[in-house]
Formats: sequence, structure tokens, C-alpha cells
Amino acid sequence: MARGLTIGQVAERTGLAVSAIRYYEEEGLVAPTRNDAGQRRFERADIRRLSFVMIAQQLGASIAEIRAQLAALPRSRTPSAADWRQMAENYRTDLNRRIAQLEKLRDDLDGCIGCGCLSLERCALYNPQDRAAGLGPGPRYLLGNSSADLTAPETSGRASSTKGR
Amino acid sequence: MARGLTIGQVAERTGLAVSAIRYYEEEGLVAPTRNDAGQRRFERADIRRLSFVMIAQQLGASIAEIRAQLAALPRSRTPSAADWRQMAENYRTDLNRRIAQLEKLRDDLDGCIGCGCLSLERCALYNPQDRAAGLGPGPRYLLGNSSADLTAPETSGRASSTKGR
DNA sequence: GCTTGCCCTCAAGTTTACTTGAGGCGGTAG
DNA sequence: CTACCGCCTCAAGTAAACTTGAGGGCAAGC
Repeated sequence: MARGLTIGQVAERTGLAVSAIRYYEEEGLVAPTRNDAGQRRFERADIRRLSFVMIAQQLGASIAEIRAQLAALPRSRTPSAADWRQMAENYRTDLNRRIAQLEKLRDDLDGCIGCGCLSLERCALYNPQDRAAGLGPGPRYLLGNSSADLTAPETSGRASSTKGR
Repeated sequence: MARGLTIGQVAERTGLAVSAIRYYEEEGLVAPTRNDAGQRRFERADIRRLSFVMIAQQLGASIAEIRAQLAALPRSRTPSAADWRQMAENYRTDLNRRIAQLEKLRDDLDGCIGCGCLSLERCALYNPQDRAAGLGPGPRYLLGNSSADLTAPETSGRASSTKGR
């Protein structure tokens, strides 16, 4: 259990910039303690947390979403094996959904664009279930809102247009 | 054939905001013609282009990368079946790489984090080939730079730190 | 004739995710 | 004792990807 890692050590081990790690603390993704001099001290488990952050970001998750995911882990005690397993299971579901999405996209590309069918109205990629153009907003179904619902729907106001990603 | 679609019609069919489409034109992702009154007129093929843009974005591609991908299509004539097939094939490679990446991640999650192994130094997720910590920058290998190299490496200047995504 | 709707441009604002810079503390190596 | 290194805070800057707003044009409907 060591005396804790400095921010510089964590940066080196994760490949993150020191400033990024401080930012993540501000965003509540890690919560290091402080030593007498007020310097941050991290635990090993924090490296894992940060690795998870980096990976989740690669998959397109926003910081808010990642925070929600990480909320499943206890911040008071060091996460146990069971904690991580729970996390991993949640995450696995998301990953599987995403993989399935990509596979579908790949197959659609193969079958539709690949074959050169240019009749967009009934194209499998653009409009798989043959809902006539004008009914739905577009190829949205392909972009199924996987985990965008993690950050409270926000019932009020602006149902503008493209607020995805 | 047909007198072309207005920007509003394209917006409705793609689900994009009108402003976004104008922005994409500025960025060179579509190149509509203009009618006598100076209004944009789009072709059917542009809807396909824009659908592709949306999908590629979901996969994490930047506009510059998408522009590079789309460059494979002719902007002078309407893309032929062969053009799209070529595109799709390039794209398929990227997709497959990404899918493989996600699958690996999922399996690593199952096998490593899922099992609760807390020894980060030799964790498969964190450090699969058992290169001791301190050698590499972190879990970077998992984040393999798939298609980040589309936008000319830019040899000069700031090799700062975390400039991914 | 005037209002309404869709279109136009151009400048400025917004969000997310960070980085950079100024100004300062505390420990250790020469 | 002075340098230097790594750490600190806080404010401001940045890039990407759009949106919003001001000010204006053209055509159809009442």
C-alpha cells in the first residue's frame, strides 16, 4: 500500500497530461487525497479509474457519462473485485451494443452502398424498414442513442435538432 | 432529373440541422450548386454523403478525416456504384479494425477487470505484454491510432502530451 | 400591399475537454 | 544560500463542431 503516487507519477503511468488529471479531479472522476503540503496523492486504483476514463472516451462517452459509469464504484473505500466486476458487466452491455451497431453498419455498407444501389428511398442503410422518406428524421436509427440517457433527460426546453454525440 | 433539393428538404431527410449542413458545405463535405436566387440545390447523392458523414462521426472521425474519406468520391460527377463500393471497402477496413478493438477491450474487461485482479502492473488491460510500468506511456496500445494519420502527420512543433481524440 | 415562410450571409456565441500562463510554495542538490 | 524541480491555484486561452442572431431577399397567399 505505499505512500501514494504523485500526480506526475500517475501522469507518466497513464500517459495523461498532468493538467488533464487535475481537470478530471475537478470533474469528479478521481478524488485523490492531499499530503501535508497540499499535494495530491493517488492510489493505484486511481490509475485504473483513469485508464477506464481514457478507454471510455475512445468509445465516444462524454465526461458526464463516464462519471455516471464510475459512480457504480465506491469512492470511499478502494474498489473491490466485485465492484469492478459489476462495472465491467454494465460496461460490457454497452460495448456489446456498440459492437453490434458497428457490425450492422458494416454489413449494411457491404450490402447497400457496396452493391451500388442508388435508390436512396428504399436503401437499407438509409431506410432499412422501408419507412417512406419523410416519416423519420433520417438514418438516426443506425445511431441508436446507446448511453446518452445517463445524464438526466432534461425535460425542459429546446428540442432543437442535432444535439447528439 | 429533378430540380434538386432545398437545404430544408435535405435537413428533413437527414435529420441534420440546416445550420449544420451549411457548416459542412463550408468544410467541403458537400458542394451543392446554386439556383438563380443564390439558394443551395442538393442532389440525392448528397443525402448519402451526409448520411455517411453522420455515421462516420458516430465512430469518432473528425471532419478532416471524413473529408479525406469522402475525397475518394468524385465531386464533379455523381458518384457511381463503383465509387461507393471503393469507399465502402476502405471504410470497411476501418470498421473492422474498430470492431476488433472493441471486442478485445470487451474480452479484456471480462478477463481482467472482471476477474478482479488488482495487480495493475501485470494486468492484461493495463499492460498486456507485461512491459513493466514506466516503459510505455500507459494503456495507449489499446487506443491504437486507427485512422488518425489521415490528416498529414505535421512534422513540426509541439509533441506535447494528450492530443488524441 | 403586406405578411409569412424559406432561403441567404456574416459575425458572434456555445459546449466540451483540455492546455497555457502567471504567480507562488517547499524540498533537495551543489 | 541560491537553483531548480515538481507541485499548487486560478484565470484565461484554444480547437472542434456547431448554433444563434441580426439584417436582408424572393415568392406565394390573403
